[in-house]
Amino acid sequence: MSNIEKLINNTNIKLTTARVAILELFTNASKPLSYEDIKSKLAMDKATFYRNITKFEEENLVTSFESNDKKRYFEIQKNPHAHFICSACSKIECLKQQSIHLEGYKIENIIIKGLCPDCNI
Amino acid sequence: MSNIEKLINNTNIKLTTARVAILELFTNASKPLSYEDIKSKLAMDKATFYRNITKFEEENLVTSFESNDKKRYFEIQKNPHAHFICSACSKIECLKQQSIHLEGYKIENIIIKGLCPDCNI
DNA sequence: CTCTATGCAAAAACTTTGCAGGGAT
DNA sequence: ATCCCTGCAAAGTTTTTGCATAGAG
Repeated sequence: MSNIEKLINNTNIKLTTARVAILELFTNASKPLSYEDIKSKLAMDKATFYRNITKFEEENLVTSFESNDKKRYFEIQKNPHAHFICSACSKIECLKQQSIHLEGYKIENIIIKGLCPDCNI
Repeated sequence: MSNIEKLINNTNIKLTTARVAILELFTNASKPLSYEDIKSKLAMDKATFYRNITKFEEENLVTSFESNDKKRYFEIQKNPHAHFICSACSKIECLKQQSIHLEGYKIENIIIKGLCPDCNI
């Protein structure tokens, strides 16, 4: 059984080919992916994609955030790190985890908006 | 001339009653507001609101971010600070500016997602 | 066999655009 | 007088839901 299959079997949701396919894409991606990124690579209905994403988030396998291009971006919940979104070019970069501690809170994701070096001129 | 009127006159956009009304609401608000928050208080068409928001962001009077309730939230660009969005209850809190420095970047906004103390049980 | 997942189509929610009329300088 | 702004209606985009069929355990 592959690592991804184990990941799913450790949850309360069923192991299906659609779910394995989504998690494989996320595992191999170097950055967060939107549904638009996914649909070119996976012949899967959007309803299936979004319903599975909801399940993944409930099971804490995946995190997401909204970018300023109005899309949600998803990624595997491992090696938590911060994200930079450029408000000029909408590029998304992964940053090393910024050490933020908030007493009593559980931090799942950090999104920093601003101008990337290319646009900050 | 009020402070808000001066603010607008320092930009390249015209001083209109709609624009003053929006900025007054943001000035008096203790937290970021969505269009839904605005429309109950302002008899203004959504097209006007969104077109003005676009201008405000171009003029750096206003910043925005997307929450996990699928709405954009807006606020006056002053006293920059971070925001916490609870992924369980969607509550938005303003936090004191977290000291993040990224060489070469311009940081405009920081959004931290996770569980607030009420939901982190 | 039973319960959950999937695909299709339609709906929902938020935001943007076209166009004609109104307001600011 | 000119150019920008506004409201209304319609369209656009992303995400969600209903329902019948297919698939997993």
